[in-house]
Amino acid sequence: MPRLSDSEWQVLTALWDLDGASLGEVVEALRPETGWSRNTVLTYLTRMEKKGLVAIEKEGYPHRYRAALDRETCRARERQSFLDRVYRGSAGDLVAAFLKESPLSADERDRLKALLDDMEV
Amino acid sequence: MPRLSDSEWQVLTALWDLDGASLGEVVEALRPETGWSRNTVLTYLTRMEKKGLVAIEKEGYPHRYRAALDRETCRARERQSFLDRVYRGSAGDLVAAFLKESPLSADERDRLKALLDDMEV
DNA sequence: AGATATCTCCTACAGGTGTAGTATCTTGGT
DNA sequence: ACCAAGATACTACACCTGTAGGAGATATCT
Repeated sequence: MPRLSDSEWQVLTALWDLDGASLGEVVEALRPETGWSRNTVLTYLTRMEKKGLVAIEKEGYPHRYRAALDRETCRARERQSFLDRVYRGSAGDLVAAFLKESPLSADERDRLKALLDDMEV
Repeated sequence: MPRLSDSEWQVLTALWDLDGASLGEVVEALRPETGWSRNTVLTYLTRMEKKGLVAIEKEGYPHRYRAALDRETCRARERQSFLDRVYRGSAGDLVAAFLKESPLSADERDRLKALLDDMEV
């Protein structure tokens, strides 16, 4: 499967936060970020269903829309693609770059250090 | 500017490794990965020039092709977009996810720990 | 039962992307 | 001076993406 576009991520993110929503609810959830018209949202949903990204429950009215893949699965795909494409597979370089430019709280730093220590073994 | 496509990354990566190459050299560099025809490569190069991604030096024959942006600039763009899109800006979560799934050498782990320690202050 | 608000379906259309083919130009070698 | 090999320019075309509009179906309220 090809990478997800920005728009597809926005749709999926809304669906993950909602789970099992009507069109109107999805439109509402997306409005602040995107301002998309109802029909635009519907177009995305139906196109994404064809791609296996969205599941539409067609019993009942209105239909219910949900993401067909969970967030972690999509994130994992995207991580892999990003790592290969941008860092040619070098996770160390990738992580170093994010660390250098991202201000982390002390808690987060401790969590990451703990992770690194666990890899020791 | 919109995100770079996979193909555009492949072209840029070849150009970064070559710097100032003829069409034939670019085609050769890309052949193992992509198998693209000469004309396909030329199409990418000229389209990418229009977008400001490739610089074509047209004095002399054959022309010389090079990336218009350096690798770190492109990586930074892509990191930002990835972080916002996939992790809604949470660098801590992002880094943790990469660490959990990537086997790192002891050297790399030390380097990252040193980075984290430097942030302490 | 009829109006109203939603919802769904079908259609559209411009611009981007993947992937070339053809025709022409330039140059290096004979 | 001419030809072959590589380079460049122009054109093509199908599919994807962003962004809807219009028409008809369905439920809700009175």
